[in-house]
Amino acid sequence: MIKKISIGDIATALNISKSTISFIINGKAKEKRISSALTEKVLQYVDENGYKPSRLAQSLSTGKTMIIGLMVEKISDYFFAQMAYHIEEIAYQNGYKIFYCSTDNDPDKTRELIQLFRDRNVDGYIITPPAGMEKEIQSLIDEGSPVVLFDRYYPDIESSYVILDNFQASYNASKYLADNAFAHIAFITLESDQSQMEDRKQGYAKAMAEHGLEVIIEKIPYGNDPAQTVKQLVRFLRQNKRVDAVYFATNYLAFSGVKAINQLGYKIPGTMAIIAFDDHQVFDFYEPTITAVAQPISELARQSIRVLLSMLNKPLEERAVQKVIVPAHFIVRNSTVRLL
Amino acid sequence: MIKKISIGDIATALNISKSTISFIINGKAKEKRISSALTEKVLQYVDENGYKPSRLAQSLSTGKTMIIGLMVEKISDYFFAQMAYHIEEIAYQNGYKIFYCSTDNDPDKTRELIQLFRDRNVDGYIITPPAGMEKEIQSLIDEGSPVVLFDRYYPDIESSYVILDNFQASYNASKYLADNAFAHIAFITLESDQSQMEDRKQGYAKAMAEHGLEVIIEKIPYGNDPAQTVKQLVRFLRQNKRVDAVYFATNYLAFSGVKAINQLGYKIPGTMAIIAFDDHQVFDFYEPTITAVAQPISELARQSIRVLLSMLNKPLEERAVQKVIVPAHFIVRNSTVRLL
DNA sequence: TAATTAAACAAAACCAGTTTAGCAAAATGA
DNA sequence: TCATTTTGCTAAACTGGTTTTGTTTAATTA
Repeated sequence: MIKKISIGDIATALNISKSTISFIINGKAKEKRISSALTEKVLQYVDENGYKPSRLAQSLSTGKTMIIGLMVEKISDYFFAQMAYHIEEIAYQNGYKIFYCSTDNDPDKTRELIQLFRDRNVDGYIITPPAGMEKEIQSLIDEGSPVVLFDRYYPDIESSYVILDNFQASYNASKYLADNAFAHIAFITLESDQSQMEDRKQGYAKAMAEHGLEVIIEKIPYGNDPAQTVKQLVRFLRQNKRVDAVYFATNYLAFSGVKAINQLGYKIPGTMAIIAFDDHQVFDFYEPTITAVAQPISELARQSIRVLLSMLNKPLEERAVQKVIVPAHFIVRNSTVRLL
Repeated sequence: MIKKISIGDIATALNISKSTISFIINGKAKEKRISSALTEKVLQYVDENGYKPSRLAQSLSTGKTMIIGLMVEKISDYFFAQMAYHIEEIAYQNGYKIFYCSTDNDPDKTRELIQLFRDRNVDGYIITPPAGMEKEIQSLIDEGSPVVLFDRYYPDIESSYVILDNFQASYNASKYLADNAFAHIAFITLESDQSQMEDRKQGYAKAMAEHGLEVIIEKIPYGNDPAQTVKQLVRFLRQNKRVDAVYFATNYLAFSGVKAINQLGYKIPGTMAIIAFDDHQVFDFYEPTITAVAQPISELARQSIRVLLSMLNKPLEERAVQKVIVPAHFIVRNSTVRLL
């Protein structure tokens, strides 16, 4: 059980003051006119004894923890996990550590987590906010904490955010189906009032309107058990026999959808074309491969952390609200092939 | 920008000493003989002004951060993400926060991360260790830090750990294939000297030996690109035409394997039976559904955090090394059906 | 009634740093 | 040669808590 050595220990050992050591360690030796002889001596001692300043004490006195709080919807979700992964990497390069956690889209849990981050004195926040957190987010901003919303945003709050161009991406995907002569295109989405889900719906609706096609929307309760979802979709497809293409608003809805379609004995492609919003590894190896709207994850991550870092590096007054909208990729695979 | 109120501010406001306030807040009012009148007054003030002690200051003076460092191989991996999720939940219930990160199985990165956790003064560690970290882990233990290894362990180190019974689970899966009259059972694994991979190989080998079957092992380089893996497996299966069952040592190897098998035009089941070690959501919805060895994730998580908490709650001398081995579940699905 | 004990709180040390203000000695300038 | 500036460093205050030790007053006890 080796006790860690403190700045005070060094001061005693070398018979100099703590402040001198602090200056030297923080590279302010010249600025503070410490002789190079003493500077050398201290640095050597530090090196030999493996001294590392206590981050706790540093944080307490500087008020900075060099920690960024990252709140995603669900860290076990591929999309969010990848986001976290990329954000973390860039954060590290800038000396920041990431504290991350899942909101599960639960307002109460989110409130607790925000409080927790606040308690832990994180320097900044990147948040995928559940619906209805406007007040909490606003109060974070009011406190002077740098906040970047991500994946979704609140139209009524003047905050920085980084989101996908959900509307355009969804419009493109829907239009693709319509252009390929699918005539009854259903949109399967969640019962959710999150901004990104609303945008996806609007994109779909616009494409349908432009092509004079019927709007067919089925909503799945949020947080539904996959088996339940399959049942609901089987029922839906039975009652809507004319549907020849299904566009799913999330990738896991597509998973359940594929299962439902298989259960009904429909063929993809052939009887039914499908598109999923938000690409997934599996879409590329499943038979048939599944056409998807892909979110450029690393780009979204890069933008999010870039915006946050730019806020962290500026004093409160100079911080500008930054709103970033990133375009999606549309990946055409076999599930939307028109069989003649 | 509301400035946070400190214990000193309260002391000044109520004209009493900091220590009195500290005692009251920490529920030691009676023990420290603070009058109930004053106790009331302080608690009310605290409540009205929303005072929360600074965790930083608390940590600095108590030496405890109430943070657990959780290092997994890859947080975007379903298995680890779920583990993290469950561990986090129980940790929270016990007042602990989780700091988590991915090692990517990279020894250098892991070293850095351990250093980082150390710097951040985490109270305890749950680690999925890459091969060759014995020295670092040992030095953590020597420092008196509670450490629980998880998913794999070092035979040469006296540390607590929680692992799956890889040997038995792998033996059972292999035996299942042999019992069902598959005659040429290949084992696809990673070039890795991690304990869990070795155990899986041994389990397979034992079952083959007992049934007098040939041991056919193909090793994929660790961290291989999926496309590369598919190529290698196609080559392997071409050269081993008699193989009628493939047992994959990880779920992502199975993904590539399925793709390779499809490319060769083999049918699952029929031409080829497959089993994957480590279940995956997709195995249940893929056609055919895929037989798998399932790790009881929540049980593994529960055990890991339980062991760590029991160490955290005991003084150094009373801490016992705990070694937990959890049995796996074998989930039979369609990929191992014998077609007559 | 004096000595002892208990009650109720305060003071101060401590955790491990950062930062501001300041001081003595040496160097420079008039 | 004396005032001024520069050099090189230190002391002390501060961050916001916890914990040990001290002190005063009131209540018991002998």
